[in-house]
Amino acid sequence: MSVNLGLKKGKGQVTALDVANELGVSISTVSRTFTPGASVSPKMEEKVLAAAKKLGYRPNVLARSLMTRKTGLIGILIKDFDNPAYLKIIDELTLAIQLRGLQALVINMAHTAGIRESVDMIMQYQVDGLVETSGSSIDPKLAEECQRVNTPLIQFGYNSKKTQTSAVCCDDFSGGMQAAELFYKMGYKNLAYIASDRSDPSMERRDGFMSVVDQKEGNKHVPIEFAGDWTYKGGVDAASQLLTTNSPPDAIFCADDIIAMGVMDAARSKFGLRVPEDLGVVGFDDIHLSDSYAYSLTTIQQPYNKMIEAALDLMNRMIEDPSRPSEVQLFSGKLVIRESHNRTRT
Amino acid sequence: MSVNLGLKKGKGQVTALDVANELGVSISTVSRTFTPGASVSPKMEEKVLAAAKKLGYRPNVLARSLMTRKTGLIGILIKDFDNPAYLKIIDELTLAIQLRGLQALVINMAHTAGIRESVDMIMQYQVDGLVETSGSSIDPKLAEECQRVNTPLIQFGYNSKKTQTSAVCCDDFSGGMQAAELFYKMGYKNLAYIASDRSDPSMERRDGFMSVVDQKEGNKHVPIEFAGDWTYKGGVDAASQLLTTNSPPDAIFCADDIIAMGVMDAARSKFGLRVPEDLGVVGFDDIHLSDSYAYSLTTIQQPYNKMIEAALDLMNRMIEDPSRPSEVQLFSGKLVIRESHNRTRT
DNA sequence: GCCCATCGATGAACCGTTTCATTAAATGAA
DNA sequence: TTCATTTAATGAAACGGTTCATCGATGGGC
Repeated sequence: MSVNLGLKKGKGQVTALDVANELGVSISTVSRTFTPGASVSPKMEEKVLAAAKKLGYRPNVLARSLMTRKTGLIGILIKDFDNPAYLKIIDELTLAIQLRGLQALVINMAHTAGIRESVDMIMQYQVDGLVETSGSSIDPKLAEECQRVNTPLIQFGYNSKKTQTSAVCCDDFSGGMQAAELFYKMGYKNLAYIASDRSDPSMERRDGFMSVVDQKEGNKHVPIEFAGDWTYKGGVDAASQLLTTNSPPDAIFCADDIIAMGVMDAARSKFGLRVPEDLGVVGFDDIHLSDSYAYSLTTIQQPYNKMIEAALDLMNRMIEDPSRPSEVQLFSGKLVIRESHNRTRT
Repeated sequence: MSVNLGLKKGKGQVTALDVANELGVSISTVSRTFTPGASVSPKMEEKVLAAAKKLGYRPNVLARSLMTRKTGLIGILIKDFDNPAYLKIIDELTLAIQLRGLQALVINMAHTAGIRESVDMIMQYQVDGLVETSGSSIDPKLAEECQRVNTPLIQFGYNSKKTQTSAVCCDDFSGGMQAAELFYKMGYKNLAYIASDRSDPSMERRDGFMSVVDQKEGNKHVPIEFAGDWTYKGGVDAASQLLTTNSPPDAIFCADDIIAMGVMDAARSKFGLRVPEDLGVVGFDDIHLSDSYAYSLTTIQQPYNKMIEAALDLMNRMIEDPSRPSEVQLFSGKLVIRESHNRTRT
């Protein structure tokens, strides 16, 4: 009676063959209609499109990938879901990937099972490329495997000098410099730094910060404390250490915003200090709530949109030419002025 | 000279044929070795595994999916990346998916292009199932399409009474009740609610809240304000409204934590109120920073781990039996006691 | 020594596409 | 009209697997 409108035949789905039969043409003709730049007459194209729509046909990307050797899948590796900074990254990254007609396979590296299994899983899905955002150093096994099977790998927001992998990241050094310069400009005298761990971004930010201190005050001692990780609690603990010494700092630059929030809260709640009057604080990343009344945190914002575009452009080039040498791109962060740095606010 | 250790042949990769040739057996034998439950002798299995390892062979999941009609891909739809609550959901959801041997395709629905294109894209990747976490009502086009192509669709954390789709979510009504009961217990007198929008969870939380108020005080008027969305700023604005009326509330239940934070900050910064002494606040979700010194927010925590397991179990059953009727599962939230509700703290 | 049952490996068909060498048709020029 | 040339559609062979009917070998029971 009525046409079988897209109902699955058997367990299957509507296939190019169904469309071809509907019109009495060959499968190839249908295929070419959905292949940009292939040779097909306008009227035929129209007919195929109409039939496809009528039957509810959609090309099977996975079957296509067998021939084209492109899946359109980009793997995103994330380890540290604790840090709110990653929400923005995932958001913008997935969106940018989709706008390029690709899809994001998000891989949670917190997986307690070994890295080996994770790598296997990822590779089985034939991703066209991998973006590592974990914030920690790339696993050598993974890098090696990518090399072996010719899968582009880009490190996002983190440039390890130890590995050869391509990277797109924020200029941590200059970020650190900006923080120190701002503190001096606002009249703070005793600067300190709270690192997260010994990871490259954390150390790079310190180095930039120190370079300005050295330039202004020779090699004055600057206390450095380690939060241990990129967490609020780490910030609370590190600040507690720093503020109980006999010459506590009056300005603290933090490896990132979430640590900075811990620092501010510790200073206020445990030491009765006012921010920014008694203690200046500058963070890094500009996460959610950095602009809240509670924190109003002056911070260094990473230009994620630019970085993501650059990363995907680079990824494209690497996919086209797998033998391309690795490459590192740096983007400078933007100082976002709020109140936590401003002891002279009116 | 040396064995071709996993180097790609041509542009290709190591394939089952390579392994078969290496051992002089058939492709089927290799295939069966990687198919759990297939009939293969122990010595042969060992030999194949060894050869596979030596050559660096990994089955191509995508090619496999052509025959098995299972891709192992679970699509996760997210619209509202602004809300930090989603970080936890993505984290636990992707992890749980991986632990079941599947992979998560994250689809950002903020895509400005129409829903039509998004649906097309998703379906082209032949996902085994879809989890919608967007927090807003499911698009009818999507639901319809899932129905048509027999793809299980589960709504996570949101139960719309308007659609037929399966859902796994928090018992919003009882959550609202818990908040009201707590306020009464702590001696607050003038309760209010700040909704986000008119979405089901927001309204359901209100209804639960009101049911307790009605029970305790007959039909006393309870002011309700709308934040407009699930944001900090929405909370600030709504609280500002609520607190400038001539009989301002002394306790506010908020549709979620991020709104609650806006409320607390507005109360403190713009009205000079102390929380919890002058104003009690209870939120919903238990996001990052809810346990910070700055907020110490009493809130209702959704049992995400249980909910996620339930959702994936349900998904499994739906995949096995696509004709299964839709189903809704409710999990009650857990009150997390901190300080924002406690005017009598010592 | 013979027959039957069992188990493991094989070969071919198939999954839904693309690609490319052919073929067929249409166009244009002479 | 004829022939050369362009254009469009076709058919078959991939792509990397799974599945299943079939076949051969092995071993046990008598």
